[in-house]
Order: sequence, then C-alpha cells, then structure tokens
Amino acid sequence: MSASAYHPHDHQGCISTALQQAAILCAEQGGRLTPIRKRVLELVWQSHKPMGAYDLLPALAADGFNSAPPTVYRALDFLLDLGLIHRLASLNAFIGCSHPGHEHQSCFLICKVCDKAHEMDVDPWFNALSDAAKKQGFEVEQQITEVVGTCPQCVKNGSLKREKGKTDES
Amino acid sequence: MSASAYHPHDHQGCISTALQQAAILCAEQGGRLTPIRKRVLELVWQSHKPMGAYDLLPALAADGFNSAPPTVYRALDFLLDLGLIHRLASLNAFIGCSHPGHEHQSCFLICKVCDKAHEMDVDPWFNALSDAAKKQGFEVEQQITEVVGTCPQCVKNGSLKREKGKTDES
DNA sequence: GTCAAATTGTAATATTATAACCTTTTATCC
DNA sequence: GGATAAAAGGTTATAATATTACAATTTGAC
Repeated sequence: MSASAYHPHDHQGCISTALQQAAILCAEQGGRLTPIRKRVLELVWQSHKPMGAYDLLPALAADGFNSAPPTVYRALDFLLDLGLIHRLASLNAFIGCSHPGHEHQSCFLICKVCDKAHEMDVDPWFNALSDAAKKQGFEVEQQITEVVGTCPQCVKNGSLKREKGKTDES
Repeated sequence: MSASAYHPHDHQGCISTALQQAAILCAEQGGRLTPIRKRVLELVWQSHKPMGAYDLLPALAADGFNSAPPTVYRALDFLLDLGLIHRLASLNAFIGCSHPGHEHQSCFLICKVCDKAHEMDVDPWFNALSDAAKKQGFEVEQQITEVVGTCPQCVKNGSLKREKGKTDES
C-alpha cells in the first residue's frame, strides 16, 4: 500500500520500497538496475512532485554521474518501460509509480498549488471509458488521464488562510 | 452535430461551421477574430489531425502573414481561451473543438495509425471521475483525457490488409 | 579470453514554447 | 477629426524539452 502524497509519512519508506520493487522487477524481467538508473529512480521519488528530466541532471552531476540529456532520458525510458515511473504529459515530467509490477493505466490528480501529484486507482472508470471507445470501434492501447486542481491539503490551507483574512479573495 | 473524423464527409462544412461559430463567440464575448486568428483556426481545422504550432508557420508564411512563433502561439492562445480549439498534451498539438460555445472537458481518441483525433462526448464518465476525485477532497479544475489506439477506419484497413497477406503479422 | 550485446559518453541538433521590447492598429472619447 | 489608451502584431533572442548519431566502454555468455 502506498502512502498518500498529501499526508505526512515516512517518505524514505516510499523510496526504499520503490527501489526494492525495482530490483524485483529487474530480476524478473532481465533488466539491469545500473547505478545511473537506480539513482534516477531515487531522484524521481525524492518527493511526490513530478520531476522534469532537466531537473534531474544537476543532481546526477552532483553525484559524480555523467549528466547529459541522453543519460537521463535513457534511464527514464528504461524505468518507463518497466512501469516503475509514469510520465505526466501535461507537465512534461516524471513521477514514481506507486504500484509497479502490474500493467495498469494511470490517473493522476495534480495539485497546481503544491505541485504534488497523486496516483488514483480508477479501474472502473477506465473500463467505462474503454467500453465507450470500443463501442465506437476504437481499439484502445493507452489511456492518459490527468486531473488538475487543488489537493485536499492545499484546499485546507486555503480555507485556513481565508479564515485569517490572508487571502486575496473578496 | 459534428461529423465523425473517421468517415468521409464534407470537410469544408467542418471548416465553415467552425468559422461561423468563432464569429458568433467573438461577437458574444468581445474578442476580435482578426485575419491571423481566423487563418490559424482554418489551418487547425484543415484536417482532423492535430497540428503542431510549428506546422502552421509555413502555411501562414505562404499566405503572406507574419510567421514567427509568437504569432502563431498568440493566435492559438486566443482560440484556446475561447474554447475554439483544444490542445492535446500527449502530442503537443492543437485540434479544432467540434462543439465550442459551452464549457466542457474534452476527451480525445487519438489514432496512432492515421494520426486523426476524434473528440468523444463523455460527460457522465467525466462526472464519475470528478466525483472520485472530490471524494478524496480534491477540487477539480481541469480534466485531461487522451486515449491512444487505433481508430475504426484503421482497424478495418488493418483487417483488409491481413486478409490480403500484406501485413507483417504472423 | 573472445565476442556480441547492452550500456554509457559525447557532441550536435531538433522541437516546442516563451520573454522582452517595440511598432502598428483599433476603438473610444472629446 | 485628432488625442489617447488598449489591443494586437512584429521582431529578436532565448528557454525548456527531447532526440540523433556515433564512439567508447562494460557486461555476460560461450
């Protein structure tokens, strides 16, 4: 079970779980979790905020790794292929998958206040959409769903601010 | 009622309808449908394939318009604001809205064979997703849904090819 | 140890989008 | 009709994201 992006939690746990699952998946599928790939996965998991490819380069450089765009894109592609991370099309950014290891379509709730993204489980919803598409004769391969708005935490903070008269709202 | 992207139809009709609706919306909302904006809208509607911003520049140039990136991006932004076009995040491309004039979330079926995109009406479905998000305390502002796969026409063509043994499938 | 495949290094460049600042056009008011 | 402010467009430069192409190195299998 993954922790919610919105609440305090042992985030080191998120990272180490992700690394463990990566190791397992690589073992199963014959991929190699090289130091660069491992470090990129860690960096993507550094927070629950989606990371741009170019955000990762300085961190890689600081660790003494090569840091040219192809390096990070290769690692990201590898991790995407294994389903260890997702790419958010609306942000051109990457985020760790909270339940890798099985094929699934992802749906992200993206907070425009704190920038965090939370992977939501919406299988029934995906099936409904797939069915609608199939009804039109469309063969579905991939579904991209990204919901932009304000996360519970930021809604709450916003309300607190309003109570204290610290907002620009009327 | 808009024509299906997948079937032969009077596409000039699509374009002229789009232009008429644009004129009406501009009149209602006080926007100005200048020659550049009008031409960009026409170009976006040239086919049912999403167009990249940079695909539009040569066509604008050929028509004697200024053709630097800001020109086309300003026109696209204007059309986006009025809801006359949509942007497909997974393609970095733009496509005409088939039912502008009322607020709506868009859902596109994108064919990776013929590159056409079809706007699907999925209000009930969107509400279900919104409800799921709200149940978690998330305030929804925008929903991005893009389904990638093969359109009915291309599925059919694929089947025909298979019958004739013209495919690479086993 | 040799070889082929996978991975990484490196330089250059492609693609998409925006910033900043200036000029022109348009609508409005007197 | 001319002054004026706002909107739109022109121009140059650059930012941000991503890929190509090819060389060098590492790894695993035999």
